[in-house]
Amino acid sequence: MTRNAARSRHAIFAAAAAEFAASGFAGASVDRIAERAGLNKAMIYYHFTDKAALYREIVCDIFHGLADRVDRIAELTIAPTEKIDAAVDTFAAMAAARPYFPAMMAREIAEGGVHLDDQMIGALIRLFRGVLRLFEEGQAKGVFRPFDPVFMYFTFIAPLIFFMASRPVRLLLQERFVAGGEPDLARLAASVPAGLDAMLAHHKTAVRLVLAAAGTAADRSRPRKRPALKGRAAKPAVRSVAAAPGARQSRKTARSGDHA
Amino acid sequence: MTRNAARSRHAIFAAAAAEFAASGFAGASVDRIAERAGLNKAMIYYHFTDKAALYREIVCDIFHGLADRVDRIAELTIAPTEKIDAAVDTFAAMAAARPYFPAMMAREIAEGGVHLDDQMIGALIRLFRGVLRLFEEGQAKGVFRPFDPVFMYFTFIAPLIFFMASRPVRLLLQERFVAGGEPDLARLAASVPAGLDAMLAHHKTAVRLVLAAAGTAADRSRPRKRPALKGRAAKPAVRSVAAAPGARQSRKTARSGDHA
DNA sequence: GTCTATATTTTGATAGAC
DNA sequence: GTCTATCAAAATATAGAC
Repeated sequence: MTRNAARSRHAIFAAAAAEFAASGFAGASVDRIAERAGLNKAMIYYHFTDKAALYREIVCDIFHGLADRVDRIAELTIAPTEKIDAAVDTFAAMAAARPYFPAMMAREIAEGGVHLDDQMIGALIRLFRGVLRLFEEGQAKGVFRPFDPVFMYFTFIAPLIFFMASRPVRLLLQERFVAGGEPDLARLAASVPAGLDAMLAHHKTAVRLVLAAAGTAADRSRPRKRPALKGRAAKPAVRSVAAAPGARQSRKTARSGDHA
Repeated sequence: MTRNAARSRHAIFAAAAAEFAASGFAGASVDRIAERAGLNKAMIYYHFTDKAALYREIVCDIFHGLADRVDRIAELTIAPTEKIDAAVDTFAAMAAARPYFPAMMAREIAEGGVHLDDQMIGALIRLFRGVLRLFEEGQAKGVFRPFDPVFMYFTFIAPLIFFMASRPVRLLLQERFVAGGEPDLARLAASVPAGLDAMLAHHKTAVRLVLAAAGTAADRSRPRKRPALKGRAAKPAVRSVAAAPGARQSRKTARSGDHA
């Protein structure tokens, strides 16, 4: 394959991912994908078998990408709690690298897996097993409570996916109600531009509290800062709420940006 | 409107909800909705303006239904933690009454709110404010930690929605891997038939741990049992994992059924 | 490899009989 | 209120020129 062909293929892949994330599988139009890619519709059928195959390739790429990263984290020689923090960051990094990922994952859940072939199921299982491994290691070492790792899987990933996927809705609400001057909703609006980093901090604290074995005093240990997604220093978006009891944080002081 | 007309309207509403949940707005076919309802396609346009109006009515009904229930909980004279437990149960009750609700909510998030008109936004805000009120009451009384209620909103609802909406996928995986005899995945499979009640117990414990102010010893208090969704006694699906440290529960002992 | 042009099916929505 | 029949637009996918 020539360099130009590879570029075309990639353009289609990127355009399709954006279109699928925005409109779902059925809602995505092959015409619009071609338009987004700046190519002709026939090129899509030259580079990919059909719409479904294109969709499957994108979903598989997401699942395997996440599973790769989680597996790498599992093999690090750091404490179980640190691995959980790293996993939170890796989901955020995935969303930064592939902005379509949260919406597509939320859709795939709702879709009931009607597009899942054997390969996709394999990738999904890889991710699932990888995350479960992180929980079970912590339990084996006695630093995590006894809980059902399957349920904890949902406790862990769902708020992340939901928050990241809901960005467009949050933007919409901000738009409507900041103008309308509804004070109660400035809070929701404020979660948009500065939201992601603050949400990651919140989620790390929350997961820590849920995981920690009694006596571990998880609520007194702050999540450690990790390298930011794109090399930029991970400035703490907010002071850890767990570390500042009684002092309600002002959301307006959060400064670091949400992902694009 | 005659009794028969009302029945037709309701049949269309129910059929559309199932179709939208399964296939999304764009994926839902008006022909298939009519087929599911056992009526002709033209009836849909007689009883409703168009496909979008039908969709909006269903989503609005969900949001207002949830907001109604949450508002009612807020006015009870019980402890903040009890209200949170009640809210968990009310989401489950909503899913039992309207099985399409979790999938549609997951889709609506991913959809970016493209179908949201003013009325739907109003309903969404009502639900949002209602849940936030529960958090803020607990914080005001000093029994909840200082956290950002907006982020906690996601911590609270996302695992519930995700777990309930993922039922078809979990069934699919069960089907494929129980036959294949993969022992690691029996665990995921096991979460299906007996999953919901056990997940609710897990989630109540998790949320309690995240909410509790330091010194409240939330991990020693078990969530109180509440009346089950359909009048049937709420037999505890599993012993509270938080109350039995060290004794890893057997998921196979859970007996109560998942919702239909 | 990339395009234009087109075949075929399905879609949302309506007209009009009863 | 409920149906049959149908329109016009949009959908996926392909054929064939270059």
